[in-house]
Amino acid sequence: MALTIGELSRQAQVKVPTIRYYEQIGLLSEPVRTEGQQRRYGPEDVRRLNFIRHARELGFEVDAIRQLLDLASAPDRACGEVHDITIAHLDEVKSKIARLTALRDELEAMVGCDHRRISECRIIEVLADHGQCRHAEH
Amino acid sequence: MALTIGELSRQAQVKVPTIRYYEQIGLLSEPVRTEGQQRRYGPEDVRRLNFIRHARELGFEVDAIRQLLDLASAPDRACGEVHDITIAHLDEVKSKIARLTALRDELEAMVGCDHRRISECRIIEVLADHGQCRHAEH
DNA sequence: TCTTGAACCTCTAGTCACTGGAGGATGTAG
DNA sequence: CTACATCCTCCAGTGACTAGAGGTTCAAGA
Ligand SMILES: [Zn+2]
Ligand SMILES: [Zn+2]
Ligand SMILES: [Zn+2]
Ligand SMILES: [Zn+2]
Repeated sequence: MALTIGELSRQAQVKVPTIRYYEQIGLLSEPVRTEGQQRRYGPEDVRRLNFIRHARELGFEVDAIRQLLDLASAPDRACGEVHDITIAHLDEVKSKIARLTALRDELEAMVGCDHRRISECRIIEVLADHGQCRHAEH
Repeated sequence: MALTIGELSRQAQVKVPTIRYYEQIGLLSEPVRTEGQQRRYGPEDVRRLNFIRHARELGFEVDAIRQLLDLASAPDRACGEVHDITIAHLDEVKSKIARLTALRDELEAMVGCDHRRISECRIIEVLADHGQCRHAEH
């Protein structure tokens, strides 16, 4: 019933070196080993790694995931802290979107240059002088 | 008239170790030195470093900046390559925005949980099971 | 039982763009 | 001439992996 690291890798869609890395940073606990020191995993490890992978896909940092995993193992507690972590992450995502949107507008204004020589190129001009930017800050 | 690295740092708004790092990776050329091996800079270095800082603020990677600087020093060439680099970067920015927007929607749906115990928390549930996500891919 | 070979092991280093610190030398103002 | 801010080099750390070298283990087929 025990899975090798390769089987765990396929089931949880996480690369083998990444699994070993997660163990090293304490996100996964040390699994049992065969006599020849090979790792063997059980169904609980599959669940935990799936959780980690999904949280990473949703952009949570490893540190936040560590906290979420700790909280998830205390089913009777209130979920306030889980929400705090998620809302903090959501705020981060929102401000990244805001910054990138401003950036996109700036870049779109720049590519409005109508293809002359570099000495007249609007892109080079703007890069050399932030005063020509729409937004005061980036 | 020559500037110390600290004065250059203040004028171009780039930290001292970062200037030395840019020199190390060949983004800035090696400046003249005093007898005691301290760096001294001129106005051209200020302009170049300002260009670099601004391009970094606009999200260009160091490699792209290297190419832009090379191109900027050939004023009579057509600016097509400058546009290619900028448009590639703009496309990157756009797809980052798209990914983050999808992420934001997903997270906002998750925080819709009305604060119960962790065993019933929607956030934990979704993290444990991607099948509960709005979008098939992240 | 033996052999093959895929998959496993550890350890190290590389990615990107910096940032910080230790420990010592230099330059300038009073 | 002395104080001391600033400079120098070198090394290590950040986040989250990823890749490679060089060697070992395991399971299946002959
Ligand atoms: Zn142009
Ligand atoms: Zn600008
Ligand atoms: Zn909840
Ligand atoms: Zn999902």
